[in-house]
Amino acid sequence: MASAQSTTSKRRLTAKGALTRERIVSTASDLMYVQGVERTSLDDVIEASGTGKSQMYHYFADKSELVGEVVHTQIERVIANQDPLLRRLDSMRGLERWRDAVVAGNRSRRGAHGCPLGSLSSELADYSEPARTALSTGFDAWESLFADGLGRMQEKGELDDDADPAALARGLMAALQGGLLLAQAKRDADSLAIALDMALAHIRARTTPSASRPRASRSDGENVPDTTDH
Amino acid sequence: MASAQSTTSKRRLTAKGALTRERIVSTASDLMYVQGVERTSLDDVIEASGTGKSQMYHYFADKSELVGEVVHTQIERVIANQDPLLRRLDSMRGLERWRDAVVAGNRSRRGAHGCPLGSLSSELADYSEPARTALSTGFDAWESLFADGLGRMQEKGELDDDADPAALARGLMAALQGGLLLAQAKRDADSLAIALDMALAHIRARTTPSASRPRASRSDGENVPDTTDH
DNA sequence: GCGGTACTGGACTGATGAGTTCATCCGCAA
DNA sequence: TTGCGGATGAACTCATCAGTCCAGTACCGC
Repeated sequence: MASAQSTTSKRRLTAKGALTRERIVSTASDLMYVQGVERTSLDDVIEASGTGKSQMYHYFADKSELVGEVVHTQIERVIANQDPLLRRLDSMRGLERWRDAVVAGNRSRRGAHGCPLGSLSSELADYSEPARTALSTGFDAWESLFADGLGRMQEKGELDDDADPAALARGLMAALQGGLLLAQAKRDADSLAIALDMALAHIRARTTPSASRPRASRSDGENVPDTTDH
Repeated sequence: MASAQSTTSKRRLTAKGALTRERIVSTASDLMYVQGVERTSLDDVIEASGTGKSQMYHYFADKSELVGEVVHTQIERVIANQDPLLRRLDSMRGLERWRDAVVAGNRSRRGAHGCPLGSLSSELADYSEPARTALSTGFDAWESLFADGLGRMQEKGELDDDADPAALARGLMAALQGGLLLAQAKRDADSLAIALDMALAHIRARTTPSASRPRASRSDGENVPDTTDH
C-alpha cells in the first residue's frame, strides 16, 4: 500500500518498471537484513537483483532513498508475518502460542540476524531521522497488535480492567527486542525464551485467576508494593 | 588492565607507545559508539586522536583488530560504570535506585546511541565471531552483577528461595536492552522506564512481603506509575 | 505505425577507504 | 657515545563505492 516514492517524484511506472523496482527493493531488503545496511553496497544489490546501475538510479535518487524503501518493506513484512498470529489473540493461551512460534523461529537460525526492525533501528536511528520515525511508527503498529489482543482479553474478563494494554504491549515488545538481541549475541534462543516468559508472567499477573488458565504454573502474583519515588 | 594484544603479538611497548596505543583505542571507542563501527573510518580515528597512519598500523594489524580492542574497552567501561551501582545491591530499593539512574541517563540524551554493548552486538555479532563471543562474555559479566545482587537479596530473605537469580538477571538484561533499543527508535526514555518497571515487577513478584522492606510501602498498587509516565 | 517516454546496458568519474612503504626520529642501554 | 629497536610522519597504491552520462531499446497511447 502507499507505494511511496518519497522524495524523487518519479513519473509514471509501467507494469514492467514497477516490477523491476520491486525486485530491487526486495533484493536490497534481503541483503541488508543479513549483512546490514552499511555493509551492503549498491553494486551488491544490482548484482543480486540482476539489474544495472541505470535501473537503480532510474528508480531511486540515491542510496538513502533505497534504504527508506527497505525500511518500509521490512515493516510491512513484519506486520504481514505477525498479523495472522496476533489478529485473533484474546487469551494467555494465544500469547503462549505466539511465544512458542517466535522462539522456534529464532532457534532455527540460532539467534542470527535478530529482528529486522530492531537491527535496522540500531543501525539507522541515530543517522537518519526519516528512517527513525518510520521505524518508530512500525514498532507502534506492531505493538498495537499486542495491545489490541490484550484489549480483547480485557473485554473477555481474562485481563484485569485496570491493567494498561498499551504499557503491557510496550513491555512485551521490549522483552522481545532485548531477548532477540541477547539471543543474537549468545547464539542461543534461550535468552529470548526467558525474556518472553518474563513478559508473559508480567501480563499473567494481571490476569483474573477465575478465567481460563491453561497452564497451572506457579503463582505469579506480582504484588506491587509502592510507587517508586521520583 | 590486561592489555591484550590479541593476534598481532606486538613486541614490547615503551611507556610512550602504550600511551599512544591507548589514545587510539579510546578515541576509536568514542567515535564508534556515536557513529557506529562501519561508519567510522581509520582516517577518522587518526585525525581525532592526533596520530598517523603509521602509528595505527604499528599498533594494530588491521581495522578488525582495532575493533576487537574497542569491544574490549567498551565492555570494561560498562562494567566500570555499572559496578559501583550494583556492587552493594541487596534490595528492591537498590534496584529501583539503579533503575532511576539508568533512566535518567538515557533521558538526558533522549535515548540516543543506546547501549554501548547492545549497539556493538547488533552491528558485529553476525560478522565477527571473536567480537560476538567477547560481547557475549561481557553481557554475562554484567548479568552477574545483577545475579549477585539478587543472590544477596535471597540471603537476606527478601527474595524467594526458589527464585532463580540467573534467569531473573537475564530477563532484566533483556528488558534493559530492549528498552534502550525502543528508546533510541522513539527518542523517548519512557519506553526504557516501562521495560525496566516490568522487569522489576517481575522480580518483586518473587519477593517475600514479610521480609525487610525499608520503605513504608503503601498498599499494593498495580502497575508502577513512574516519574513522568507517558 | 508514429512519437514520445519509460526502460536498460555499460562505460566512466571522483572520492574515500584500507593497507603499504620508507625514511627519519627518539629513547634507552651497554 | 654509539647503536638498536621502537615510534612517527608522509607520500603512495589499489580496491571499492556512490553517483553520472549517454546511447540505444522497448513499450504505451494516439
